Amino acid sequence: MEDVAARAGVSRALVSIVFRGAVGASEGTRERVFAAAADLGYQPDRRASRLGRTRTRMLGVVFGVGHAFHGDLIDSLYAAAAVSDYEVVLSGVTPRRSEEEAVRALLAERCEGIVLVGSALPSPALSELAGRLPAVSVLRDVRVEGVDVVRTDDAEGLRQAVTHLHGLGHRRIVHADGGRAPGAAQRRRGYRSAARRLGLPSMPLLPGGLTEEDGARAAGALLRLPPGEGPTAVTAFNDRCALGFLDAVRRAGLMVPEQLSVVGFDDIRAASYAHIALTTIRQDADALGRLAIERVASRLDGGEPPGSPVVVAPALVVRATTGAPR
Amino acid sequence: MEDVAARAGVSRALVSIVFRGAVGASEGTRERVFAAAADLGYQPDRRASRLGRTRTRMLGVVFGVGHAFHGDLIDSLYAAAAVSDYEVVLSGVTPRRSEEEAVRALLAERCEGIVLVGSALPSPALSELAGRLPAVSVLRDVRVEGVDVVRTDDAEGLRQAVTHLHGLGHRRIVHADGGRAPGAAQRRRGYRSAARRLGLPSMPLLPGGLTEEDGARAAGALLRLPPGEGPTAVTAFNDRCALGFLDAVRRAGLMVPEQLSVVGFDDIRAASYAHIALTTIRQDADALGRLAIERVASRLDGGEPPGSPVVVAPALVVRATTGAPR
DNA sequence: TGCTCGTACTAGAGCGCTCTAGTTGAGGAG
DNA sequence: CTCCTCAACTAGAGCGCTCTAGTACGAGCA
Repeated sequence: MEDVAARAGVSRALVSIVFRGAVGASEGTRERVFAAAADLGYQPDRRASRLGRTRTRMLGVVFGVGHAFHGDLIDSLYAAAAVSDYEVVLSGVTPRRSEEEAVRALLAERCEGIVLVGSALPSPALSELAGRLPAVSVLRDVRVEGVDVVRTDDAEGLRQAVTHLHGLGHRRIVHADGGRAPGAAQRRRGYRSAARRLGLPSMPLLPGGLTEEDGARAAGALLRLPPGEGPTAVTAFNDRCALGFLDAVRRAGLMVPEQLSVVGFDDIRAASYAHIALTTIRQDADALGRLAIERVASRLDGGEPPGSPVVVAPALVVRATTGAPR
Repeated sequence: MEDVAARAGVSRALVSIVFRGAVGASEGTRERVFAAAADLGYQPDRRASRLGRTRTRMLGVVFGVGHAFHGDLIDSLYAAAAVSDYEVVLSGVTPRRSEEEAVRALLAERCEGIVLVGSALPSPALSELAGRLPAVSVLRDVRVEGVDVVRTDDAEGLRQAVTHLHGLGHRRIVHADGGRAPGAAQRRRGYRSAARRLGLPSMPLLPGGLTEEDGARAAGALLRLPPGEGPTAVTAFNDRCALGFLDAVRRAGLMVPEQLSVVGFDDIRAASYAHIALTTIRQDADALGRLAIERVASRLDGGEPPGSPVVVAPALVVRATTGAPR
């Protein structure tokens, strides 16, 4: 920086002003500074700049690496943070790196706020975290003082799925459950409330889960049901579960959607592939990311207190895995 | 830090020594410092510590968020970096965030080395990057001066796949190609060399790609072949391609492996799911990550020059999608 | 007793920026 | 012509650490 200043014939402070894009430098000087920097291959050091500043303007994001939907969310978070002039720092959770560790790393970096994607952190840990900085949980609905929540209206999503199936003429609709996964309880609830409201017969849940394998297991349970007792339609906890389910029932000889209709949840990219064409409930990754950043930014910049959960509406996407019952 | 020092009755320098785990502090003092820090909720600021240090010991990792196999690699990179006492800084590539941008962010953080996972950077950019810091490309084989390469022996993987199928009695084996994806050219080459060596008839490539959708498209091409001209076995560019392919041919009524055998590449988690049970060529994510870190660490710590490509052996994993031809 | 040596500890100068509190000088008002 | 204003620029004190070059002191030795 010293060198750049010397070469441009100005003080170090001026170089700082120019690179921050702050007011107080003439157009000519700006150009000279940039030219000098280019000649010298100078690039400001972010670490030092953050140290000198009162605010770091860094937002930590904890996410599961390799999770397709988390990827969609990260894309949106990067974009939204740039708009509010914040910087995103990623900290991944992997089989060998716990969420606690991921959070600790972000704290040591002095992030100002933290976004937890699909967090599995226990309430006490969340509560302690929220006491240190603005925290927002995306996807998972937590009821912890100080923790903001941005999530999809999971219950409403399942209501849409059930209503769609009901509209096609289905009456025996079953839900492949997500167990303890984020959103699973709400989806279960949405399924039940819609079934009740529409006067559908109550059916036991199928044991499902987050992955394709869980979906295949749910299919196995369905196939073991006595003939005549089986459902004509299934709502799966999520798309991956639906995909595994579909694969398994088709291989068992069932025709979809002729003999069985299937609805997923998330609308991951694979759901829209032509050969899959899964009818599903779309989660708006873009809105979720944007709202998460807005929430933490407004607490940081506007001093707003944590608010009530922000709920994003899901949308039914009808493709080729649902149809009228035979 | 000042406060902690005061509370423990020592100087700031001592606190630094204790937290760095450096020599020069008595056991009693260590305890007092830690106790004081705990009372005050003090945690050292990484940014400042890195600034003060000559070395930042930070390694940047550029990866595609949401890519399952990249996730496996990240896990391994985190673990390996910890062993060499390096810190991993993630920078994700998403639809809206280019690889160039991801790299730029890492440079501004003053990373000492950079690991590019499945990079698509053009050679000039790679070359310039390598001029600034030790860089290693994982998965993609680049021939750029100064850029280290750690990759799987893709050609050997396909040779194993073809040999396996040949051993089962297949003669008409076709390859669903990966186009310009990292490793695709080598896999094509491995397929061809094995076919030639085993005296198999030459068959045109199927247009495949990285995703399930590409695999389904390849299946469409195969199904359009005149009866009798079709292959009895297919090697897919990767697992996702194989999965899409499988789904499509099965829905067209083909039995796998009775009428058609399929081999994937990568061994992503889904390949091992019971209902999928894909025979595939496993890439050793753990070894790839470890070797990538070793490479950059040895250049940084040992001053070693960039070396020749490190090639990791793949392994055939036989599951249920391959069998003797009808 | 005086000397060296090693351990435990401290002072203070950086690291590469930011930012406050200036200084300078040109232009406009009175 | 003086005074004020404002834009353009500078000096220098931080930010929270690390690290070098010390100091203090007790133990061991001749």
